[in-house]
Amino acid sequence: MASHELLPCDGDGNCMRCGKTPFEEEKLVCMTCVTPWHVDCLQVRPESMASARQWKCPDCSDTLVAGKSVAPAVSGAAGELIAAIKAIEADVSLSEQEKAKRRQMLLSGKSGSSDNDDEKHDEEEEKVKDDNEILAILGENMKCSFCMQLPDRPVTTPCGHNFCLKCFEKWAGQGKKTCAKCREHIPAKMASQPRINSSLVFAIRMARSRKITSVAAPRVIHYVHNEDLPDKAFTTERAKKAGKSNAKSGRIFVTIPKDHLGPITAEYDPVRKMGVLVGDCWEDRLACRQWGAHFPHVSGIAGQSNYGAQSVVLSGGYEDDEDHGEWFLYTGSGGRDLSGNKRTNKKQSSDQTFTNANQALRLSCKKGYPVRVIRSHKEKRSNYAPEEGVRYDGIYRIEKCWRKDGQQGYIVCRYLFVRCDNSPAPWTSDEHGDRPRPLPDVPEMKGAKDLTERKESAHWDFDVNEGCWKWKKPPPPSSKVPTGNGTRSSHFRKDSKAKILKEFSCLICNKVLNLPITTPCAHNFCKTCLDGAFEGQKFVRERNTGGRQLRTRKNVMKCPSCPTDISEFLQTAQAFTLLHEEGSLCACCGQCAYIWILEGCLASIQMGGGVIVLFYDECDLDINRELMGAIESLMRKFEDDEKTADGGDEGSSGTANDEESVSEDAENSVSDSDETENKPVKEEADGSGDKSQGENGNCGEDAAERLDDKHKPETSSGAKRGCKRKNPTSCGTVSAALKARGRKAQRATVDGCVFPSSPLNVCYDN
DNA sequence: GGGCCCGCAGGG
DNA sequence: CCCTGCGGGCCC
Repeated sequence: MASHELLPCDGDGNCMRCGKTPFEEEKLVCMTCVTPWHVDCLQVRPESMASARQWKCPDCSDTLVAGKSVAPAVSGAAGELIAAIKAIEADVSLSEQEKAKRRQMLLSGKSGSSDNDDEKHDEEEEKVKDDNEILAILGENMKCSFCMQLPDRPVTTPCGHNFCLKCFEKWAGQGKKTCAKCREHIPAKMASQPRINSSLVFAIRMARSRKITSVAAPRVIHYVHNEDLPDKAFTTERAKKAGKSNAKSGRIFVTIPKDHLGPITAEYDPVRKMGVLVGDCWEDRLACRQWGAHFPHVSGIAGQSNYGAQSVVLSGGYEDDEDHGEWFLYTGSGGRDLSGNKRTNKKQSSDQTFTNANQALRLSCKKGYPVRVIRSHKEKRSNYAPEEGVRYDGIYRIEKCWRKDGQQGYIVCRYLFVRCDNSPAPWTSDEHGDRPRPLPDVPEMKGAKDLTERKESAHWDFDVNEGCWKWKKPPPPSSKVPTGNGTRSSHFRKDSKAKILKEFSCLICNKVLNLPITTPCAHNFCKTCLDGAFEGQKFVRERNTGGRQLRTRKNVMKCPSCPTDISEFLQTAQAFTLLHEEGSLCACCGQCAYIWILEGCLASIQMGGGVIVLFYDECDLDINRELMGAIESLMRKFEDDEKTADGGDEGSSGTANDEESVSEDAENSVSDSDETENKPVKEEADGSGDKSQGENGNCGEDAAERLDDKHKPETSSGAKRGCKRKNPTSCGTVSAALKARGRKAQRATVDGCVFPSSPLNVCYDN
């Protein structure tokens, strides 16, 4: 950790450790690699002018003895390093193991002092041996071109070459803009903000675990896709704008109480039965919220001033933040002007105090509570942030907190977070979790105001006997009810239910919309009601007068709620209301080998006709899926609320009235679904998702995918209309969707993450 | 990419 | 009920 802090000046002459631009006389140039270093930031400074001239930087001073006699092939530090490595390779007096060890020491910046420590020596040797074997497994291209070892915190250039983060930073820090291996140009973004290549981390970790114990399951980074799950964020009636900017969060999948401290273990996860794992990724904050990792949608700190803090998000909201992976400095909230209906504001306008969320963090510091940490792609200055979305990085503890003058001139609260999780961090190729580590040297802590540190022993601490982090003292009792799995954070009350149901009622039958259709004049009807209203009517009127055929005349068909002529709309819609009693052909395009029953099939089954509507999943144009999704969500909410109120009894069957017929049937369908659990996923993984053999496929994730088409411009209605009407036999969306399925199937296999099918995803065999 | 907007969610 | 908030979508 200490070596991590020793950094030279970058290409612009700024010290990479303190960020300042030292004057020339404050710089020291390494005689070996010619890298400038900021004298003030060195741990050991030369004692005389003479020694300053002979000075070697921390990276060159340890083990470069062998390299001195070799002429560097490449200029700069990397050149020197490569030369040094070549020298090691050429040294016939060294065994392969010793060579590997020297190479590693060369780059890791570790001092030779560990040579005295036999145990460490052996460990080191063992690791090098392991790594060499892993390199043999993974191939030579995997290794860092600087240190010739498996990259530590690997970063990958666009040209596909891998380096240790530190090696790369050093190279880029000297203004090098080409790949050290192939001289390909390195984009400025990569040079200034290299990000850890998590796939490579995974590959190395997997190879390691496979090598060390062939049975050990590799740690998998799980990407959690909420579109595969039953409920997601949705736009409320109140919100003017669609999309997630003003959306209501979807269902909470875990059962932790809102103030739950520490990891979310499998017992709280009825959906995946895995809990939230280090490396779990989500598309955005709302999805992250659904898994309980961090509940607040906007706020960066989750916590209560008299209880402690549950979680924080690093997303670049405060420029004082400083991320070193295993530890980071976090800034408190507040001190900003949020007038004018703002939710955030980059400009500080007053001092922060230890109140509210900041006090919650301070309390967690004092007690040694575990804090869940989320990193967001929006944190652009951190090497450890994910490229996209948000990621759960595990448990940290706040070791110290204080206040200091922030970069904007106002006082900010500061927190030193240090990682203490039993799983390895997403950026390290280590297989084991954290061990207690010495606190990093944080210069700003000296002379800081209101310095707070833990006086008592920590609640969350390392158990030496068990070799893991755990609650050494019981966590504080929760004051909240468990979330998820029924109970909701929603403020829905019984009295608002009737109002909401009315909003979603069919203007013909006055019941809750079933397969809702929205007319061009914006009136909502059940599909069946609308069909019924115009049953037997023709779209055109034949006119025959005494043998002479006149031009047919269009029939005017008024909307049941207003005078608008909706005949054209109906004509289009009717083309899609063909019912197939059974079979494997799409009712729309007639030839798609792949057929899934759309969400509405749940409702159509209870329509009682024994008829199932079959549509290729892109062809069900006329159903207002947005509306249907919202209704589904609401219904589930009501059901769950009622279940909770009734003590989990299936009370709705006894109390059902006309208004709730849809929800009741939906619930029945839910229980049906359990029987088909996992079947879709299995089939996909088998590769039976090939269009040639698809019969009435089990749709797995696809129903949810259909619900989500709002966010998928490529499945625009234009494309779907093309499929339906103009060119039904060469349904372009088929191949696209099949491709999508293929991708999904692959992804499901690769990630090894299998979700049980959700109510909406259920498919019924005919 | 920056600024603005604004529903949601949670704390107090 | 009011205040706060390390979002996300959209417009410029």
